[in-house]
Amino acid sequence: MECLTIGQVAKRAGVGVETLRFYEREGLIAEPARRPSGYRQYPLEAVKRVRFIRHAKELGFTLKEILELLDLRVDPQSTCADVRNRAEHKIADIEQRIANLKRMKTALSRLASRCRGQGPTSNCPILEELDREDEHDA
Amino acid sequence: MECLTIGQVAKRAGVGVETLRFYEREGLIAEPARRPSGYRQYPLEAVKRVRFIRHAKELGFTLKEILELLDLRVDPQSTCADVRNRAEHKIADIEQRIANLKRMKTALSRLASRCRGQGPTSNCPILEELDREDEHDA
DNA sequence: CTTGACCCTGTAGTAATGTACGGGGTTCAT
DNA sequence: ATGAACCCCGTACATTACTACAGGGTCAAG
Repeated sequence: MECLTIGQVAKRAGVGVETLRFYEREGLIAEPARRPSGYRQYPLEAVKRVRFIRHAKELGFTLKEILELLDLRVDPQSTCADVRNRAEHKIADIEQRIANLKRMKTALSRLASRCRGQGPTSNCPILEELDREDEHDA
Repeated sequence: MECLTIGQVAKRAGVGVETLRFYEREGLIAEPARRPSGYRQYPLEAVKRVRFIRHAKELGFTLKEILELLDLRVDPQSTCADVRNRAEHKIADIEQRIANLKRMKTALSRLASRCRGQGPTSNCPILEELDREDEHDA
């Protein structure tokens, strides 16, 4: 069977060599076999696993969550519904973050629209607003 | 003139004492005068400054950016337009982050909708998709 | 056989924002 | 004058996800 060096896996999976060693330490990928020299020998599937990790990261999962997803896959007790659950939680999480950013954006746009962009900073409505006392605060 | 201890400033500004010392180290707030005992003595304005920082943080500015805003305020060369510029950049930045999250959410929703939530993980379409080879990748 | 590209380990550093801890002094009210 | 509550400093830790050494073996081509 063909084996890959860490550099080959890294290249095919689109990550750095150091990242692979890091993932190994974190338990995201299994410790591979070694050659007598100590060089890591990866099976071809290793590339798939790293790509899985990359894809999941692109979807917003943290490495910790990805580890859980990977564990679900090998646990015979777990079901497809478990996976969908994770996905739905993550969607809710993302929605929260979007809502939060939208609030910021709205507040900031409101401030920016009040500033005509002229004169010194001393009477800039944006800075003034940031200075304002809080009325509705904990 | 009235002076405040670090704890009083912290309470009024709604942050922790450690946070104030951290902000001082980071140059966000000036080193205050000291009593003979070494206790920090803050003027009342210190509370305003910390609130400014808090508000700006809530709007999505990083501490580094907030430091720049605070510096703009004291620089007589800088104008209101400079401030508005920062605000607009930050708005664009937030929009980017929102767009990114939306992409994730869409992709994830698409995956979740294809999973009927039944059966073992072994043929879960979500996991399968994450395993897929990339066709349109660098 | 040499040379350059690659691999090894272990440790430390990065960015951002704090939070916690240990081992002390100080203040103020009683 | 004593005890609780507060303050000091310096350092280390937490989180996330790597990235960068230093100091050394190994592999493959010419």
